[in-house]
Amino acid sequence: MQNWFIDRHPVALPAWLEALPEARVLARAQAGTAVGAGILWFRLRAGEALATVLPAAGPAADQHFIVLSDEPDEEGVLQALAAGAAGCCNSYAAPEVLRQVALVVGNGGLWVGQSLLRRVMGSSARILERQPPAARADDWSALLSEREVQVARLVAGASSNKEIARQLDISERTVKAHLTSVFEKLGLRDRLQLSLRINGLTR
Amino acid sequence: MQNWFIDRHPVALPAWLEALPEARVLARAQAGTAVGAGILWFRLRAGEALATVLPAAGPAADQHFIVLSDEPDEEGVLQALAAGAAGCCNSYAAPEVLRQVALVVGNGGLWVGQSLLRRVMGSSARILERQPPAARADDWSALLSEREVQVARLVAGASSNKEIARQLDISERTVKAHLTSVFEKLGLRDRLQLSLRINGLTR
DNA sequence: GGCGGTACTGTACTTTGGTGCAATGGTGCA
DNA sequence: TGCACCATTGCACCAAAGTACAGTACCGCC
Repeated sequence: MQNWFIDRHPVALPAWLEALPEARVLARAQAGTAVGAGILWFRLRAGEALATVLPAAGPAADQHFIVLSDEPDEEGVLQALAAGAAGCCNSYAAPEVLRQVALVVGNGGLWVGQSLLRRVMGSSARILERQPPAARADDWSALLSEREVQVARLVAGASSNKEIARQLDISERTVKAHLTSVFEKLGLRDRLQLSLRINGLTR
Repeated sequence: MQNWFIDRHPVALPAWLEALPEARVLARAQAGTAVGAGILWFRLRAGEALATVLPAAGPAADQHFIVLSDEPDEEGVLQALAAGAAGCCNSYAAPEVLRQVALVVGNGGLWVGQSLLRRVMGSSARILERQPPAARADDWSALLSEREVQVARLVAGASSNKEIARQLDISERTVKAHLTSVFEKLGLRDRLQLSLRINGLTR
């Protein structure tokens, strides 16, 4: 996994290269064109706005963003994550920490650091409370048996009957039986309608 | 890193053990005493309160918590993280996903899954709404011809090939031809995966 | 003029999805 | 002890989805 450090000038802090010697270092001006797949570490210096250091396009499918903040705070972390970053950590973090961040993010995880986590979650929870209760419309699952719900969920994720049978360790015929029952109970025609219903795209 | 699956009864879903054959499986009653260092996967069944499955004490220094939720939703994820969990993923996730989650969490990261992340962030910050819709939402259509896009959109709405043929006034065979081309261009297997992609539920 | 992409269609075929009928066994309830 | 519901499975069957191979036709481009 290639790492790219992107700062105002193409200069890396010593700890960065100690952590990831193979990384390349770019100036922001080059970042639009010269960067390929991998992990992109954007340094956010004190007082800078996030929008000025992140590219407008957002990450490509084969890229992850990490924000290296000189002054990390909870609001900045939320903004970074909202802008598509997979993590946010201190610019002056130790090399071992940076390596760990790279490992986690490279595998699709999030990294916000332990000390920031509590504060971030605290403010997220507060924001959530002000939002409408989200109306968990789970009336579909209420109509189904436990096993039917399991099968339905797997269908909603685009699994085939054969895959579902293997996952639940039952025969394909039984999967079909459950599905027939699900269709009948919910008044649906096939697995695609079921998927839309479960994923909340139809009433 | 030892993994422990903790459910109402000491029974694991097949995918769990396929992902982590070395894991041990415990009932909740045993979880207080029998669990050592490593990653603790707590299954949260539909309708259960988080507090009933997580131990009151919280994780020890050498432990990480993961919540395996039968019905993952944004509020539950936030609650789980606030309660000390390092991640929250679907109980029915594929083995490869579970392995990745274990890797990330074992290295101190967070895991909430990509689709959940979007929703959580959507609740946490409005910033997201200004950003992605054009970027990611339309990249699938960019790869397709005009006719293929028409067919794909109808498929995403759960129309059958016959219905699509009637709507577009072409033969069912032509619908299939377009779809075969769409699957090939987007690297998808069938119409259900296509529907999820178009409806923005998969990357 | 050839080449590649698109649109369209046919025949034939395999695979997957879904139903009907039948059966076994378990659970919970009146 | 029945009855209803659930989970499971087999066999047979039909329909829908999807693929392989082939063919016609239009368009823009070098």
